[in-house]
Amino acid sequence: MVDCAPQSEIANQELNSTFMNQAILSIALATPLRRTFDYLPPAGISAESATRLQPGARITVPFGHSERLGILVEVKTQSEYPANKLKEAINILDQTSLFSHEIWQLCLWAADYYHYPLGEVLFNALPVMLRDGQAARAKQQRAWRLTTHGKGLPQTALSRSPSQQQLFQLLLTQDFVSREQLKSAEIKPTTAKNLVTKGLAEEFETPITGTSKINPEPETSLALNPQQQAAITALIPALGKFHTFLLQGVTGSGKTEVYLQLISEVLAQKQQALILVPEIGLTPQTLARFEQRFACSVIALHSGLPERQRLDAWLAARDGSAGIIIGTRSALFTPFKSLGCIIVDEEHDLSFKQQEGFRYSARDGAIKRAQLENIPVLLGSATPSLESRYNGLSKRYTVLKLSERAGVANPPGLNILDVRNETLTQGLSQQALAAIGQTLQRGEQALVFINRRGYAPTLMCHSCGWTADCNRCDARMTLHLGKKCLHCHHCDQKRPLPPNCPSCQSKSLITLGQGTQKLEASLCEQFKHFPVIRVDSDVTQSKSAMQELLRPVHQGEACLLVGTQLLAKGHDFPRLTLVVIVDADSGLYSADFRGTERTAQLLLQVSGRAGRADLAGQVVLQTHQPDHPLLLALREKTTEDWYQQLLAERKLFSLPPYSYMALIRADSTRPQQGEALLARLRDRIDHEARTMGPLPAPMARRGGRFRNQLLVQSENRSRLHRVLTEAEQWLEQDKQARQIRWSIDVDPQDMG
DNA sequence: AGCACGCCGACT
DNA sequence: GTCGGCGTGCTC
Repeated sequence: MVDCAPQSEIANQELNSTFMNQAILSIALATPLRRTFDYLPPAGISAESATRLQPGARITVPFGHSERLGILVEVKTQSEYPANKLKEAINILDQTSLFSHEIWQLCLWAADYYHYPLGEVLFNALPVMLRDGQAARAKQQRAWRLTTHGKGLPQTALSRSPSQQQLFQLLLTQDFVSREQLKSAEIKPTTAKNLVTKGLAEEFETPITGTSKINPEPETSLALNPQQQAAITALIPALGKFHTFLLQGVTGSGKTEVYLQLISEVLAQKQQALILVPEIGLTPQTLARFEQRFACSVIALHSGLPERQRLDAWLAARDGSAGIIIGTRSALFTPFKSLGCIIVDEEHDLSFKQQEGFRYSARDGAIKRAQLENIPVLLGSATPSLESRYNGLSKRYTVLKLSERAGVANPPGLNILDVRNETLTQGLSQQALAAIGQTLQRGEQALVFINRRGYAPTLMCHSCGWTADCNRCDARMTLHLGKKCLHCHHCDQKRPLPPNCPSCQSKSLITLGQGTQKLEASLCEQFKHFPVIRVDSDVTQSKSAMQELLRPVHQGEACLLVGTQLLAKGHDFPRLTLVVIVDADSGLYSADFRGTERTAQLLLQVSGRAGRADLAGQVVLQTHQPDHPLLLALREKTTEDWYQQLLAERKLFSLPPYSYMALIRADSTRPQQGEALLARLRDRIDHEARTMGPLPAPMARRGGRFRNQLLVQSENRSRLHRVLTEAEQWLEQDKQARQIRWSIDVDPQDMG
């Protein structure tokens, strides 16, 4: 090395000179192309000042035939791309990065781990308004202030125009007058304009100051039971360093109180808290509970929020004025001035995994973010995922258990009804109907849970056996009586109800099975004197509809709820004492290896709705499989053992969490195209990792497209990762693949 | 993904 | 004779 010193000096000088003369901007764009694009600095920006541009700033660039918004990833001195083909960037939108160091790292990790284009990931992390090129600042309002000339005027000036003088006086007492203030002082805008014309005042834009309501009288903490106290004792010392905790607490055991007291400590240390909740778990009650407790700004982030408010929340978290952010999946990417802890409530919930496009898990992302921020993360659930249980067993996570139900002495009693050979009335047995009747007579509430919306899942011809099938999916169309149509729940296609059989013209069309609508109709009939409230996504479409609908339930009057899993989460119904599960069978056998785990979670969550406060609850579960191991475990209260058994099975078959999986999906309008592509891909990679397929997806045709998938599996995560990188590169360059829609799903949760 | 270019059917 | 169908190819 010593001998070469002179040469390397020359090389260094050359490098330096190029460094001084050239700056290449490496820019990520929201495109499926998995690479960044190189640009020259915009005209008028020297190479030297370009080197001071911050990665994470937005820059507009010419791309193809149009202008696009990109994010600066790196300032380089050299480009792989031919220098004469490089274009100049257009406009630099941000002087500073829109990403904190930690979120930038989180995005890099996610793009890598989920094999998704970096540009798409970065744009995904931003509020839509910033993706659209708007300024990262609070909403501006028009206002007026005095010019120096105006300030020099004596107080008594303008006496000839009373209105102008009124405004002038006002401007002398405060820095500026906003349009709103002008209105409330009943001064006409023309008056302000006249002052401007006279050169006394000027118009300008100023941010609307945050008016987020802060609770002046926060409630005090509740007393903790010994288990809650033990959880808090473990959590508080962990603040300020990375660690994952799993809070496993049965419904009603007071998980929320643990969250609240942890957050209280975080706020006391002048830090902020992030709470992630499932998509439909964020109820106004949950939010209210946080607002009542803390004297800081609590901001909710959910899908129904206007974009302006999302940006405001983003800004408030970033500048530290928001103490607590409660949000769904995408809130993971909210920047914080000083984040103290992350809580993931109902961590097992499927909605934390995005099922489209950028298929990330917000729960796993939260753990990664906590590691990057060097703070603790708390996963909470009554029914933790097997992955989290496994991490608890292997001591990667610290498990905190809450097994006592606060207030209520007894958990709900479970009555497993063997309905084989029973006469069912619209799917309900005599015993179930009797239990509902008794509950209502006592002035209490009952919930009938059925996992099918609509009137009936099948329309059939009694004469020839024709069924109403969707012509774009491998599925039956569901009959909706209200809208008088057939509706496919998989591709959203709607068709009018045929007056007679399209095949044999017979008039005897009959319905098979039942959905929420049919059940609602039949229950209305049988329990005439009580309100029957149906809750499914058909009636919840309008935003506030759910709250409006549930009002009688919260008021505590005797009523009957009929609904889908929409009702399983988040709600607290104090006078609900009976839960009837119409059909537990469909979930007991499933093509997906996670089927029984999911069913167990659902059954436990739904059952958890029964009996809170001072009323004992009861669960009636109808089944044709009374001896199924899961149902036996639920009855014998040995679900923990059953989970252990499930884990043992996963180990035996080398399934997650004992191995790592990815699903490569391909769908096309022609039947064999996707399959052929995946077969070629398999032949390239199957010597490096175990593959299965290509197989048709559980619903092979959906929305007129043929869906195929290739399962890639390995006990070694980095090997799986390497194989996926190879697959990704191959798919990107392959000519056939460009005509086919393909995607990579790392850690798939739903094999459909 | 967009977006343009490019070569074959039913219309003013 | 055109308007427009979506196949193919490219984007620093």
